[in-house]
Amino acid sequence: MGCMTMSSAKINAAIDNLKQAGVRITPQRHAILEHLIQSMSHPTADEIYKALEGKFPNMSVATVYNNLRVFKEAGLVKELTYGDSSSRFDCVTTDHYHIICDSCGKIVDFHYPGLDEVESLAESVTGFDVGRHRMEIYGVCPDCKRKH
Amino acid sequence: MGCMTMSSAKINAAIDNLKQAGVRITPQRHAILEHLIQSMSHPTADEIYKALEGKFPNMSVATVYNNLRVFKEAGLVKELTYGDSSSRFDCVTTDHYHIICDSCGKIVDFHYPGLDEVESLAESVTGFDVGRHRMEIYGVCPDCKRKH
DNA sequence: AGACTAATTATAACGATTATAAAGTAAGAA
DNA sequence: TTCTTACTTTATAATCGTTATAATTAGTCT
Repeated sequence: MGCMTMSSAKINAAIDNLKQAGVRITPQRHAILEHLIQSMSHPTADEIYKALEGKFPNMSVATVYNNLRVFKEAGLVKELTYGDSSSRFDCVTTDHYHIICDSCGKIVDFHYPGLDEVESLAESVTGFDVGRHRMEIYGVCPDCKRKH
Repeated sequence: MGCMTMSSAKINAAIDNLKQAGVRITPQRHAILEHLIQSMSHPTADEIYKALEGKFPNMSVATVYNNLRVFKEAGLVKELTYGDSSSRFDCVTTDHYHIICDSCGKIVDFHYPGLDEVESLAESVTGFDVGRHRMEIYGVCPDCKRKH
């Protein structure tokens, strides 16, 4: 089973999901979704826009933003907001955290068993109803370490 | 020992810190620092700007941004970047996390014993040299719960 | 006081994102 | 099929937070 096949399956699942939510699958939407699923990175809206301008020379940035919002609302995509200027977008598959390189900006997925106890402690201490949490870890990636 | 006294002590400590780093204490810097320390919230640059325009009618927004950067570089202030449009600024006292109300945006400090094991697991799994991490918890605050 | 450096101000520029309006495209009913 | 309607894309302008620039002001040092 090659990579292509796995991506295709994911894309088809995502498209079925959208269709059931009553969202039309336009060529632009298909391409944005495909790019998000196939690229292992966590691209910005502008990176998606530039990656697809070969295939869609007339596509507007607004289309990218609009459809990322559509995908977010359908629960297919998460928006990642770090300190830097622009948001990154990540296909929702399984829950995971991110570790980010301070030197080159690379983002790597990383799994960690649930921090439920943090949430429950927060609930009891603050009186909030806790819904979710986010965590990022920062450091220097192996590639950047080597370059020193 | 009143609140005023504690705030004053913190401000004096911060000012000593800056002086030792060779930073001049201008009236604007004093006021921005004072506002950051005394306000229990985590204000945006614009909120600070507006809060001080009574005292400093001619102060420029650039002054607020410049000095927040100076304070950050001195290690006195942390910049908090959440999903929303503008950064918030937090006086560094002791390490803590934040819990944020999804409904009204209120930010409450909350302590939790170190998640060192997350950092070390991340190191061994990804090969990064880990330096730090951030975590935020999201939910609905008691005030907003009551209003339903 | 005079000279040098740093800080503030006013303003313009920038970049990411969103809003608007016009034109295009698909889907369903007659 | 054709009409109608709603949705989508496009091009463009607007918005907003933040940063850069240049001129002015204020401190500091001798």
